[in-house]
Amino acid sequence: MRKISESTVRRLSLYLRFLEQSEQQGHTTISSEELARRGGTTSAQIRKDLSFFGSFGKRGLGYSVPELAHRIREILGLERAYRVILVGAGKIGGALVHYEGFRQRGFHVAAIYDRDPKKIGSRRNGLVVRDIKHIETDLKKEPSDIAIVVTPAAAAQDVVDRMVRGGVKAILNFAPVQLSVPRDVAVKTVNMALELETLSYSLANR
Amino acid sequence: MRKISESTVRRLSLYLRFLEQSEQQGHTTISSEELARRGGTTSAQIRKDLSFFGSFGKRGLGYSVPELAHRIREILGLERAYRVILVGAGKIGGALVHYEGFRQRGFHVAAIYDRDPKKIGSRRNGLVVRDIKHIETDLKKEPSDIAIVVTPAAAAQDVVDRMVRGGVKAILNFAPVQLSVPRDVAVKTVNMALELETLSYSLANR
DNA sequence: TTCTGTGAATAGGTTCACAGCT
DNA sequence: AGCTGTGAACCTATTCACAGAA
Repeated sequence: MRKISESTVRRLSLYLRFLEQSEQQGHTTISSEELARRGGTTSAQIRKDLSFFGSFGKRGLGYSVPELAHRIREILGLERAYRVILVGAGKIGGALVHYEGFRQRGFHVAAIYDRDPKKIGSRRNGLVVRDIKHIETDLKKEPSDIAIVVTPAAAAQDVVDRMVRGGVKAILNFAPVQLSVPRDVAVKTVNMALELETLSYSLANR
Repeated sequence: MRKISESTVRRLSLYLRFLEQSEQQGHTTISSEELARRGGTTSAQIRKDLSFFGSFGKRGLGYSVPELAHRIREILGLERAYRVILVGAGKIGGALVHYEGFRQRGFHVAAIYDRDPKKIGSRRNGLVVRDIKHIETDLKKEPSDIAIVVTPAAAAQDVVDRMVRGGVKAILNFAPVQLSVPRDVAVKTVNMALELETLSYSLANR
């Protein structure tokens, strides 16, 4: 398949959200124009994004809401559920175990790890926190494609190495470090302080 | 000033992190090549990014680490501290009040709000959770440029309207909704489920 | 007639390559 | 000699505009 840009993929996720809303509101059909209005983009952008994957609409009519939602779920790989492991049982890790947004989308946190003996054995949302030294062997028994890293920066790379050895293929990283992984592992880093800095930039330069 | 792209601003934040690391390691000077190596980018990219704001290096020598760090902090508006308010005292809100990454960068969470009577009056990191109905009047007394929204999707727009009336000029939004704000207010939305979806896309399309 | 799908045009961002300072 | 600063070349993404299907 032709290389698709990250921005296109992100927009598809957004379109899917709006389609699901439209579906709940009982709409069966939607035009690229209407979808664009909700998503703060343009109709041409939407049609172009979709065109990379096929032609899902009917000329003169628009798109079938449930069908387009289905096709986008297919494209994004959301027709299946994912077993996700989470490393870091601190404040943010503990919060993410409960995060509804993940589960609604089929991402199920199935295990949580930490290095701190005081946390190991305690519970988070019904899950017992396990020692990170078990990550690799646990993964061999119960594989998981996706992992979320919520450790301090200094611990992240070690944890990631263990995961990679265990066969994890995608990592959502909240630790403020540049992780190094084999080329076939996808990493998405979310740096919350950096997001605030872009805001501070916009305050300082107006 | 000429329009600077978001990607340039984000990279500046990254450069700043690497510069601070270099500084701690005792380096006084650094070349764009070396900085590029750490940041996973190219030296040309770095020189181009910096060139939008001035010329901070010495030909044949490189950049003075502390000086360049200072200039980038200036550009990003990080030479001052920010008073930040946080709305949503749920799991994630509660976690973010403690988040060291914010404070290290000069973002101080100074107040936390919620709508839930069971949470109002309780404490998070020493701060008493206040009723969101006070946001506007509180802001009139103690202004704040930046707010973080960690409410459920349905509550976010109302909260944002209050903030905007209170004079907030930049919003970091964790609620999975498209917020509408006046043009002079900057919004940065972080959608964690969407980040996972880009990973699921990369798993599904390999 | 309406609205999609898509080449062509435009805009924007990145990389190249080299002149010029130290 | 070494490394920056930057115009020019290149590449990628978005927007335009219209032919064609319903």
